[in-house]
Amino acid sequence: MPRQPLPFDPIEEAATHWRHRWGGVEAMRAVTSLMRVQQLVLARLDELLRPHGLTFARYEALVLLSFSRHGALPLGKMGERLQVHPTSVTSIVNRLEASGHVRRERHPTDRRTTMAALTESGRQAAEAATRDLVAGGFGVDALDEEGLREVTDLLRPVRRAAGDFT
Amino acid sequence: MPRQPLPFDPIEEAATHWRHRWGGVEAMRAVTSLMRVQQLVLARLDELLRPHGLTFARYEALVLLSFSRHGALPLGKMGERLQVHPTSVTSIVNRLEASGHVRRERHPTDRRTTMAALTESGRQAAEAATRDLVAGGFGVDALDEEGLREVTDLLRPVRRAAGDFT
DNA sequence: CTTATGTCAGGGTCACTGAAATCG
DNA sequence: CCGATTTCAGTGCCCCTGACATAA
Repeated sequence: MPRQPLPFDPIEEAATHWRHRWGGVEAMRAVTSLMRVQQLVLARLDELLRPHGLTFARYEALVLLSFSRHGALPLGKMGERLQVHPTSVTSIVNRLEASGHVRRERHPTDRRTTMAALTESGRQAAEAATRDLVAGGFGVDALDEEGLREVTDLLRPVRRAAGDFT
Repeated sequence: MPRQPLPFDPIEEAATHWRHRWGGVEAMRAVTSLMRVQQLVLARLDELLRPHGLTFARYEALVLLSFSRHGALPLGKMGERLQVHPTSVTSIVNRLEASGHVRRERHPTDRRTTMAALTESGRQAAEAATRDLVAGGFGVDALDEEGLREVTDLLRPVRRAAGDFT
């Protein structure tokens, strides 16, 4: 299943063809790299999370809740912070609830809104999963601390330009 | 749907919580950034490709074929170069064939293997789609040429470590 | 009344597993 | 017989649209 390494970098190979015909080579190289690395990292994260019965999306939800003041948030707030579609929040909370990691509770004042509340099981799952992710270097142990910081800093303008934050 | 920008960077916000409890903050920031930017860029690419009836995966397949010597490749070779699962290649070629952008042909000597051959329609679609992608800056026009190069170079070790190439 | 919140139904893409058929 | 190549059936995940009920 782990495919045999190619004797050349396929993105550089594509770039030489590309240059002859089209513009924007640097953007094409960067975007193709981004897509491929995201795929590799996500596969590794899912592998590390599988023993915990979590996907990365569900793990992110657990961590968000564990960071919140009372371990509970309205579903809408979660979608806003996790940048996922409202219907995806419903689905994610459904699965977490089925695993017993989260409980749906009523909002104290606004009866429209549902709160997702972390259970003890959910808190433990977040802790255990995080230990494994950190131990596994988040799938990016090919980079050192300096490289990781550069990646974060380089990509920040893209998030800002897309309107994620001001 | 374009959500209101947050008054703070949500990843930095998460990092401060994270630091108090767990290690590997830099990896967590980098990976979260990577995931979010990939999501943003892919959404933009799909938007640019939608008028052409293409997804990014199908577009990549068309470009690969247009770079090949005879505009045709065995499906297995395509999966190897595009780094996608064999069954996904079948699916992608199915859709491209339904759109008339690709034709299935027999391999001249090995009767097990199927070739995907670019049609004239497919060649035109690749050209037109590429024009739009380049004009749209591939969704990363927030970065200059130097920044794009740095992204590509920074991420290369991750691809190599995962065994993409030697 | 208008707006906000969450849910459900349904469709689309893609990844993967497991099995099968074909052929070298 | 073994291995390579492709395909199919089925599952899971996540995204999105549209519609709806409920309540501010």
